[in-house]
Amino acid sequence: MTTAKRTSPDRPDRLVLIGDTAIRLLVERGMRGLTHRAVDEGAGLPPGSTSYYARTRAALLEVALARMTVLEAGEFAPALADGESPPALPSDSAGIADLVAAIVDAAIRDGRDQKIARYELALEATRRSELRAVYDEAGAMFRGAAVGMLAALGSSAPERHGRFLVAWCEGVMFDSIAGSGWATPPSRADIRVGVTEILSGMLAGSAPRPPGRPFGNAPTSDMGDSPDRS
Amino acid sequence: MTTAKRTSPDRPDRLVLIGDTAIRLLVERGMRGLTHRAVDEGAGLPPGSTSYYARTRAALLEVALARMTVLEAGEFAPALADGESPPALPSDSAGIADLVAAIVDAAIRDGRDQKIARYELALEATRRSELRAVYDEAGAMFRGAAVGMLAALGSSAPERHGRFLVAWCEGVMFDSIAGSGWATPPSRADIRVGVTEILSGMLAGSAPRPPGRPFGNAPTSDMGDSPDRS
DNA sequence: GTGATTTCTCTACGGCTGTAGTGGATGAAT
DNA sequence: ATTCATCCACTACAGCCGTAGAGAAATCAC
Repeated sequence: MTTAKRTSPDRPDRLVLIGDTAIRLLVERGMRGLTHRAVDEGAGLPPGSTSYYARTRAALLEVALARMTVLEAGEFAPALADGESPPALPSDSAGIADLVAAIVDAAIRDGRDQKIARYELALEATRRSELRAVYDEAGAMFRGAAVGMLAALGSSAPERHGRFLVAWCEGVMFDSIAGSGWATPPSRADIRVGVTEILSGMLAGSAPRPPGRPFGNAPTSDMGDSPDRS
Repeated sequence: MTTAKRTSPDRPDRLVLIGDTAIRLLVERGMRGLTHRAVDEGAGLPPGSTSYYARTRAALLEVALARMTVLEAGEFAPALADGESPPALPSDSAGIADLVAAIVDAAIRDGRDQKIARYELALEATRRSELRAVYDEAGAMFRGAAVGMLAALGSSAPERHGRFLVAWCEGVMFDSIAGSGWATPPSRADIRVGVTEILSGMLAGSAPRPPGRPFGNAPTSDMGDSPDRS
């Protein structure tokens, strides 16, 4: 409006602004509402800007997904350690339950918009292989952390257990955000109990706590046997 | 094309055809690909037909969702009983694990398209309250069955347990269909083990098998304490 | 200063979208 | 047989879409 200051002295990387606005539009209006012109308007940029920075629609989606990957990585860290070094994953059941409950609870309560945008892009990645690659990369990080924690707990099948624990979290989040459970999201305490129950079911029958073994991957190759779908 | 036969002697309810085509388009091209004209073309209907049966876009989405609810109800029954009366839910852990594994495995293997369309509509229901109502109704049925089974197993908190079991299933399905686990979906055997582990974790500490108690809801009111979000 | 080069703004265009209205064919009622 | 009501095929229209390109502005090299 008004004077349209040129040369933008404070320039927080136009692409970041475009990515943030694209994510917001994805949440508020869905895939049909994410258009070049809508991003221009929503971000207060001169008309045509988005069309310049992301010439095609596929490029625009990639900008949005890249931005979201950065955002998610940034909010994963603080939930993990309140001020310590990043790789401090807990290695006891109670600590893991606390961590997982904190992450899921935060996602349901404060991260609703982010999750909706993520689901929207996951669905789109079903049809666009360029997006699929970026999406899978982010997911692998998350799952890797879970597998590591399960292995530290002495799981007999950390790959499967880690994957299913993450799947449970995703299911709870989806149900509470976009599914039929949106009206009555579980409390953080409920989530914690749920995690504890899952872990106890997974670890029943294995050594409850292999004493002097802070970390490490079990050598058994569980899961990942079906290389591709028919 | 050709002669455009009028009066349609075989008329399998135009709305069914439109609904099926809408679902297919949702899967193949996403929300942006679902348009009145695309349905006409995809269903082989004369141009303008979809626009007549579903005057607005919202109406078109409702037709699609209604059709999908019917389809899901129809495929839920056969997985439940191969030829018996419908209300025969299993009431022992092994039977439940078999049933749940069968449903999830079928959804991942053969029901991929249906699930993608469902996710697409779930996201849209985030923004359209008319869809939300229909969507929630279908979800409540599913969850009710799970709660009933958990209660029959002697769960101390069937509401929470049923909900979390369904959430786990949804998570596994989403991950294997639209998430980062699409390339290596779990085998049916893996799923079965996962269900068994979850159930054992949930039932640990309660009477392992209350002998003569075929069914019934626990009187304790678990979950559902948070009436609405902020 | 002056010219070259990059960075961005603005506009144009063909195509597709949602939606409403018009008029013809169909079948029922009289 | 004629009239009427219903159902449906078709067309029109205004608006928005993705994308490309022309040209202004800013930056930089000298």
